[in-house]
Amino acid sequence: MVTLKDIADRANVSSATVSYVLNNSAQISKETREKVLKIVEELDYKGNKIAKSLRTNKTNTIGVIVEDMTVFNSPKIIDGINEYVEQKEFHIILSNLRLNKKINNKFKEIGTISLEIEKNINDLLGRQIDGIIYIGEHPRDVTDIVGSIDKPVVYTYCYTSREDDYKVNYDDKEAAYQATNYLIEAGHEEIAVISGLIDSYTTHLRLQGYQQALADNNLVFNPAYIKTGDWTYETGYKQCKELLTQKNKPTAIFAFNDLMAAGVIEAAAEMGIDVPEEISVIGFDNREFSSFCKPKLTTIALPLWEMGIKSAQILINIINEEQSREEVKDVKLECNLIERESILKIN
Amino acid sequence: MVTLKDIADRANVSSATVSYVLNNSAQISKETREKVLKIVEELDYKGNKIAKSLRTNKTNTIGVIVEDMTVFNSPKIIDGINEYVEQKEFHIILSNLRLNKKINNKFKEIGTISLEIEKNINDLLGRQIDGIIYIGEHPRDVTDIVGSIDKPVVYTYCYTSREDDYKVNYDDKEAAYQATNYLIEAGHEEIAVISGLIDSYTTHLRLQGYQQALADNNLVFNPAYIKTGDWTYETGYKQCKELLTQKNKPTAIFAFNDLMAAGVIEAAAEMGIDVPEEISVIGFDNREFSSFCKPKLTTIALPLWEMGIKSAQILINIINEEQSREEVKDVKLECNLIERESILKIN
DNA sequence: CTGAAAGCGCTTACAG
DNA sequence: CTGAAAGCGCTTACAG
Repeated sequence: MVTLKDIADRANVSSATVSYVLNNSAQISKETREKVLKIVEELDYKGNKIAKSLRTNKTNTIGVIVEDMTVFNSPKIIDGINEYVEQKEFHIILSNLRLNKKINNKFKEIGTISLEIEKNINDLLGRQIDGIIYIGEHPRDVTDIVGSIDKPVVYTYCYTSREDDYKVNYDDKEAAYQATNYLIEAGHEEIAVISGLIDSYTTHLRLQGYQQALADNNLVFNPAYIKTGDWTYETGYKQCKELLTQKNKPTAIFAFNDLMAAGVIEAAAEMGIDVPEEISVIGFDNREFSSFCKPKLTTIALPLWEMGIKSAQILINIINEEQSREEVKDVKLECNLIERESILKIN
Repeated sequence: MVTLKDIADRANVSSATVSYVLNNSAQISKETREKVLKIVEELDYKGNKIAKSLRTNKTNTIGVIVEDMTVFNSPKIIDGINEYVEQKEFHIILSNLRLNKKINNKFKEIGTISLEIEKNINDLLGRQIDGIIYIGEHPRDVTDIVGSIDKPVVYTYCYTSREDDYKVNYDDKEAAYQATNYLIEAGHEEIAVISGLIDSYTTHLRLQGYQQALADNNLVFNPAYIKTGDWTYETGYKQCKELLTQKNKPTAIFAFNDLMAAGVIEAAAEMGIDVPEEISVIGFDNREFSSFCKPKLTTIALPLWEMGIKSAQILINIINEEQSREEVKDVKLECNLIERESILKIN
């Protein structure tokens, strides 16, 4: 391995000088500069970031903790982080908690692996990362999962109850408003909802958006149209059957995720009810499969990639102490409605 | 930040001693050991891996270069890598080339970004990673993309022409054999293929598997049943229409990926031809959407996660110079046929 | 414009 | 069983 000293010896200068030219950190005569650079080239000097980090106490590396890599949102968020981080010459150390395999959505059991998580974070800290981005598996409260550490952390696709924490998410309420409003504009007035789990913050926010849209359009809120799902295909299927057999049938169903929307489509098909001719459906998430449903599902796309970008931007700003240090600690990015084939325009 | 020296001072021992107890690298009296450990605990000492790495010339970190994070195969492979690496106390630095965005599958243009890739690898090397896993975007030749470096690298989901390189992939020929054979056992004799691009190695291998299965079952190979696709939904759709309008209609179609299989299903539906009653179809990849197709697509699942595990295992064995150093340099893992609803058993 | 020297936080032969 | 000391490859005040 070729070192600074090797370059210095060959160039008959001190290693300080070599360091200066490599970092542009002092006035160096054009002559020596060129001599040094030439030898750097010749010897294919790559430098040792480890040594540099030890000295400067900065690694230009951030830790990315992802609750589960195999969940649909994770890759796109990470891709966004990568994009931003690369242009800032940062690297990421990826730590994948694999919660799905370990506790399979039983978040009450998260205690059982909290030691593992703590070890994980300590490992990262031991590697002297400059900061952390924590990517949740779904938008839930992760307060205290990362203990209090002396490095900046930004949370994305999840939230904490500490106001001081940086969080970047999408705007759930606004998105649900948008979805509902789209249905209304298409002429629907009997709009049912198959929500997520009732104790979920997401469900709560989306219900708010839904009701707000109804209110803003002078439509009455009918509790009989609200069915509770648990985010799975099966509850979408089941609740759709309920909805389509009750006396006041809705003309449209807003399923709070694509999985449940797929269940809705299946249930309708089985009942011989045509989507979208007889019942319209809109999903949420814009999962890949949504465009393979039959009919192709109209849905809400999440700004995953943008969340990655934004998280990285905030974190690196803090690390580099740039003046544009983000003031808003709770960023909410906008979702996008993707028009496909599952909604009938009746006006 | 609390250092070794801090511990040493508090415990009235040398930092050597602290290091010895922390690493179990010398005989230390039970007494001092316990004293040291207690103070480590008290001060919540985390250690500095950077300093350790500089000294030991080993980072316990591998670089994972992924051609594109957002491609379906990547997350699962990475998840597998994580799984293995974690238990060996290694970390990964993730480098995402984002080829999709940069050259959008025009691999002939890879030259335009080869400098970027080189910079990427040099960055990784500068960070003193102990080895590299290179994850291709699809199984293609990546010889010379990573230049010759003095760290071990294992290639997965891609291959090189150097015999000496470590590669781990799935067994394409065997998988195609399995798919074809499954169709034959279901009673099909007129089995068409919609292949991938004809200059692809993958296509080549799968065609071999297909022909082998035919031969082993004394079925004649009919070139009229071989249609060339380009891996997209559109060619699946188009070639299916061809196949179902030509005079000798097949009873089954083997599409070389799920995307094309989805196109097949769509084309058949449009022509009023029932899947699987009138035409059976099998895909390849087991993409998430394949179970949302109508009918649910029978397909071949790739051992992605296992490829990640295996790659990590080989690499770390090399790094740790374990005696079980992998002898086979070209690992091929088995695929799995996933039975769903798109194939009719006619016997 | 350039160099000598200290030091970042560890590990490890060596000596006792 | 334990410590003094060197050294990993850099950067950076300081001096000249």
